[in-house]
Amino acid sequence: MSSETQRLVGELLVSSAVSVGSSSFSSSQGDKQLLPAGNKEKSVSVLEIDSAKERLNAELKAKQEKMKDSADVKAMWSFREKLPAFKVKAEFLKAMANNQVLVVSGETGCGKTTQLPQFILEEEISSLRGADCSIICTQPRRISAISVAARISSERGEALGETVGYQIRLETKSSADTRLLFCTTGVLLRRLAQDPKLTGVSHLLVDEIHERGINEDFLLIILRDLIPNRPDLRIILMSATINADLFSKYFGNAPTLHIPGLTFPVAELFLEDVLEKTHYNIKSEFDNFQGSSRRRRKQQDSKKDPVTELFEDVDIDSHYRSYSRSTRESLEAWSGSLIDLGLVESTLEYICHHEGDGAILVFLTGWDDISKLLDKVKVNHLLGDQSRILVLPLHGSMPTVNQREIFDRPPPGKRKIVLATNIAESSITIDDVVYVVDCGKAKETSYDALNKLACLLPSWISKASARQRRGRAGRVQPGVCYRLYPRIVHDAMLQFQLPEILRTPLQELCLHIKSLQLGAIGSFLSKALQPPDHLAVQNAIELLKTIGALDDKEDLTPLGRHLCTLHVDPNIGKMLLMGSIFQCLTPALIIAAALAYRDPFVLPINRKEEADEAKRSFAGDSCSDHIALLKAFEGWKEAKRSAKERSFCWENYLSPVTLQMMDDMRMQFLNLLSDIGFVDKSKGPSAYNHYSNDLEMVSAILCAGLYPNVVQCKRRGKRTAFYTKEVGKVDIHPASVNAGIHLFPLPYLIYSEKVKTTSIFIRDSTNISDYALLLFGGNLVPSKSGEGIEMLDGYLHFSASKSVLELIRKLRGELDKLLNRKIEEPGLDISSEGKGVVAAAVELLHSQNVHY
DNA sequence: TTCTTTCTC
Repeated sequence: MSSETQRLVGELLVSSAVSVGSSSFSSSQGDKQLLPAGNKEKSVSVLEIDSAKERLNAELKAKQEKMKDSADVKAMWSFREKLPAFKVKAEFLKAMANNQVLVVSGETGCGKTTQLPQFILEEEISSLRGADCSIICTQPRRISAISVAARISSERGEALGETVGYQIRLETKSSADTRLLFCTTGVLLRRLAQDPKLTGVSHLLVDEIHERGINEDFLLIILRDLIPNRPDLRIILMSATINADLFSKYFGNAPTLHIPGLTFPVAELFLEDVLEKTHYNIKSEFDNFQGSSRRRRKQQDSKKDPVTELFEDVDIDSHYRSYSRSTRESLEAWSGSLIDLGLVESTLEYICHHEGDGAILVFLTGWDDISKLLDKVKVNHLLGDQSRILVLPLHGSMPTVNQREIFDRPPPGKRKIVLATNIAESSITIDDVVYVVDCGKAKETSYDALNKLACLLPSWISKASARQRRGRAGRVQPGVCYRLYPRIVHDAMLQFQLPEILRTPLQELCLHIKSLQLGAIGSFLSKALQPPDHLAVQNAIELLKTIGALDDKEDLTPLGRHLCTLHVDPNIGKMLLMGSIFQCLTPALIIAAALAYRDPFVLPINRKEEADEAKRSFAGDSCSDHIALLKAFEGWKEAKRSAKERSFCWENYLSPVTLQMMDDMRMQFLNLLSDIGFVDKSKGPSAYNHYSNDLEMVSAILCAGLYPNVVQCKRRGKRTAFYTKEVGKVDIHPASVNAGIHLFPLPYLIYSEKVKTTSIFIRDSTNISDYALLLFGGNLVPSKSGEGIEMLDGYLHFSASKSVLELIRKLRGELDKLLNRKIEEPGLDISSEGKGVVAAAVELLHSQNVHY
């Protein structure tokens, strides 16, 4: 750090330290939030406010002092005192008083999340600043916001929602008394739209920033720009130790405070050690080389990763000289490209027979590994008496994900073995784990900006993740971590995972930047910790232009402004608007909720076919995953009315938790549409659902929302092949109701998600006609080659007689005119003037098409 | 022939 910077930072911090705590300097806006708005007008009332505030300050302090004497709080206190965070309390408060930005690093178990916000709260209240104190602490996940708030409330001997509360989407527990609020980062980002300067907030803590989630990275850019305008705001960034420096540098070398961790030691074994213990014999993937003394054959795969490649160059015999011959042979045969489930099983067998009691947590990559290992364990009986083990799968989409069994301690003499994805890395914590088996890989999204393609491929985890996985074994007693990859491979792993902002499509983020008026998208994003690729940003901007949210100058259009208030993916937002305008409101709300949240269909391990069949039966002959979602939801609502919710979900492989969230989100969307004038709730649902049972019209609304995600279905004899503009040939995902359909009644599919895994898959789709595209898709462009109409930069071509084309163009023109008027002036009632045009469109949609 | 994980006034 240059001394000049240091001096400037120091000056900034000193000057800002003055304003905190001195009530005459605290912003008048801060008072607004805590006192009735009427009080601020007259100058006389300033005195009243001051005295009222003084009373409140004293009251809060008295209450806090009183609570400290209660037996419960005292018991909590003795626990709190033992946390490492407690030892740095004075140092922390001092650093915070002297610096506007502070980075706190600490390992799991140090108590930073529960103690630091609490220290601030206690300090502010006991210094008679409780009235003006408003602390916000962001969490990346909903569950942690709730559980941390609950924990602190009980440490203070209060009910949740009094001084300490939380706010997550559609769920708030707070009151006028709340001085410390835990919220998800997403909630804070939305709040910034109303309140760009975080008025009235005295302290902001941003937790888990080392995870490098897109929301946290986004928030950090905003905060760095906000600091000069809010000198009285204190910002505390909380990170794991491993990359705290990065954040300190980003904030002009902000001081860093380190808190040591408090977890039990976890011994670490790498593949070479595991092989010595288990004597497992790794067989080469290339059978013809088995037993041969020849050097391992290098993988032919062009996509081989640098980590695996590195190990191929290691001279096994010399590097592992001290290891047994069988271990060296196994290492010789080892290839990092596939997970060896035999090795996993053998490791589990070793733990069961040679290690003490305690649950085992196995990190695998996904559904397939988990399912196969589960089968293997059941068939092979290597782990001893089946009655003495309890093997549980843990995957975000498996129906077991919410089962208590995973958290409960098993009965004595029974060993719990959890086979998990990286959901168990930070989202789900199983306390009694003593042994971790780490395969070293995880499925990870990446974004291929050249092909505008999201990818989901297994790859080596980072050292940071490896450390996090290991830590899962040391929560209740010392543990052991079995790494199923060599130490050399571990040493070659990346320090951290690539930040999410570099791995995801950016349209939602770009819209959010425009919505918060943070300047030009490109220049704003260039200020990020790690700015995303220019092409990725351009793709997002292009998409926003294509759907009509941004104009040529990258300014928000009227449509774009509406999409900002809906805070969903812009395509889904457009679906909502179109559904409300074209009388398909209820289906649009439900389908949008499912797409914005998650698929309510679960993925059971043993009843996959039954689950697929249930989904197919909801779809009927619609050729639409979206209709299946809609019907499943409607069925659930119906079952709920007759109190048969549980059996309905069970029989149809649906997640009640997800359906409930969809129901809540549906209501939120309705309220937002009402806020921006697209729906008048007093008119009742029937005023917006005239075409809700019309499959063609609902499909057309899906098309309007999901465009330009179009697939062309091309007949190839008795089968159909599928193509998209960006990547050419694609496949229908096998879980889609459209998988296995050889001939579709209509020539196009519209989809919301395209992902490259083992192939490029369309995950969800709806079969639509060319009329749907012509009336509700992209702009119509006359073909250069004379007759016909083009769309998607000429990728789609529509031909028909001149008179038909003219009719379509005219109708489309009328529809667009209607739509634009409505979007410019949402309160406008277009039902009578639009009746004729819409009826004509519906008629055309019903006539199907003749060209396919 | 397949299903990492988060999140929104």
